[in-house]
Amino acid sequence: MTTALPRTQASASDRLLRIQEVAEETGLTPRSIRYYEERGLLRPAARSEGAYRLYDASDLEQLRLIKGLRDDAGLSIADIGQILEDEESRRRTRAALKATDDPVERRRILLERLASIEGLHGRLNAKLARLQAMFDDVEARRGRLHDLLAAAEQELAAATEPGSDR
Amino acid sequence: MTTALPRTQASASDRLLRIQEVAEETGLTPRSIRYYEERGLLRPAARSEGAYRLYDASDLEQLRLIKGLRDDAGLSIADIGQILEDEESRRRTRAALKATDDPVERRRILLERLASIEGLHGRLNAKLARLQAMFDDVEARRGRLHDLLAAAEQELAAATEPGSDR
DNA sequence: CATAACCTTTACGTAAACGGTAAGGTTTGG
DNA sequence: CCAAACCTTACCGTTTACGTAAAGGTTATG
Repeated sequence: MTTALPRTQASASDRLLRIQEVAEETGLTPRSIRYYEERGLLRPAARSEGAYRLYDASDLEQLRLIKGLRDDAGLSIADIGQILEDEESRRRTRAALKATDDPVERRRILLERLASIEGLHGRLNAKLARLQAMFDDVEARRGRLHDLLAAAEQELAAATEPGSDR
Repeated sequence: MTTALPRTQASASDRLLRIQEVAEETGLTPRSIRYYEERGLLRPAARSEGAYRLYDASDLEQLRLIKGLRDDAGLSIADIGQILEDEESRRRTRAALKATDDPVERRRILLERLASIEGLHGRLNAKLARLQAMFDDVEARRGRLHDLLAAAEQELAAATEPGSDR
C-alpha cells in the first residue's frame, strides 16, 4: 500500500532523521531529546556537515524506551541513564562476547549483564505488583458502584412504569 | 500477644497521632505531609490546643493512598488532589445518598461518582498495560540471558572437567 | 542565490515537590 | 516549673526536567 519502493537510496526506515522529525515520531520535544543527550542517555547516530543531529532507527527505539521508562515506569532520567549506561555497555560487551572464546570470560560478561537486567526486572516487578493492587482496589469499588447503579435504575423503572401492578 | 487491652482511653488504633509519628508510620516526611495539606489533599482530623496537627486512622489511610498514587501510579500531586477532591465529594454525596429517597436523585449521584471512578480506573488501566508490556519485554530478555548463561556454564563445565571423554 | 525553515549552542527562566532553617510557641517527664 | 523534645508558620533554597529566547549557522526550494 504505502510501500513506495525505495528506488534511489534510503528505505524510509534507515533514513537519518533530524531532531524535529524524531520529536514528532516519538512524542518528545526537541528540547527533551537534547536534554537526554546532555544527560548521557543517547547520542545521535551521526551529525550532518553543519552539525545537525541525525538519528537512525535504533535511536528512535532508544528514545521510545526512554519515554516508556519515564512515563510508564516513572523512573527518573538519572535512573534511566544508569540503566542505559548498562545498555551501552551491553552493546560493547556484546561485541566482546562474540570476540572471545574463553568460557570464563564469557560467563563473566553474561553475569554482569544478567545482574543489571535482574535489577531492572525486580524494580519493574515490584512497581507492577503495587500498581496492580491499586488497580484491583479501584476496580472493586467500580464494581460496587455499578451494582448500586443497577439497583437504582431498577427502582426507577419500577417507580415510573408500575407495569405488572394492578 | 501485643494486644494489651486498652484500659483507660484510646485503643492504640484510634489514638490521634502527631505529625512525626504519622511520618514514621507512612514513610513520608513531615514536610511532605504539610505540603499535601497545603495543596488541599487532606486536613488533619484535629488540632491540639496549641495548634499541633493531630491525625486519625483514616488520615493515615489517606496518606498511604496518596503515597501509592504518587509512587506507584506516578501521578502528580495536582492530579491526586483532583482525585481526592472527588473522593471528598464522595463522602458528601454518600450522606446525600442515604438521605434521599428520590430515585432520580440517587441515580444522578451514582452516575457522578461512577464517572469519576471510571476516570481513575481508565488511567490506572492504561498505565498498567504499558508497564506490563515493558515488564514482559524485560522479562523476555532476562530469559534469553539466562539461557545464554546456562549454555556458557555447560561449556565451562565440559572444558574444565573433561569427564566422560577419553 | 535569496530566503524560509530548519538547526546549533548558550543561557536564563520555571513549575513541581519538596528540604532546611529561623524564630518562636507547646507538651511532657522529672 | 523547667528543660528537652516536639510543634507552628514563614520563607528562602534546591533539584529535576524541561521551556523559552537570543544570536547566529545550515539546508532545501523556487
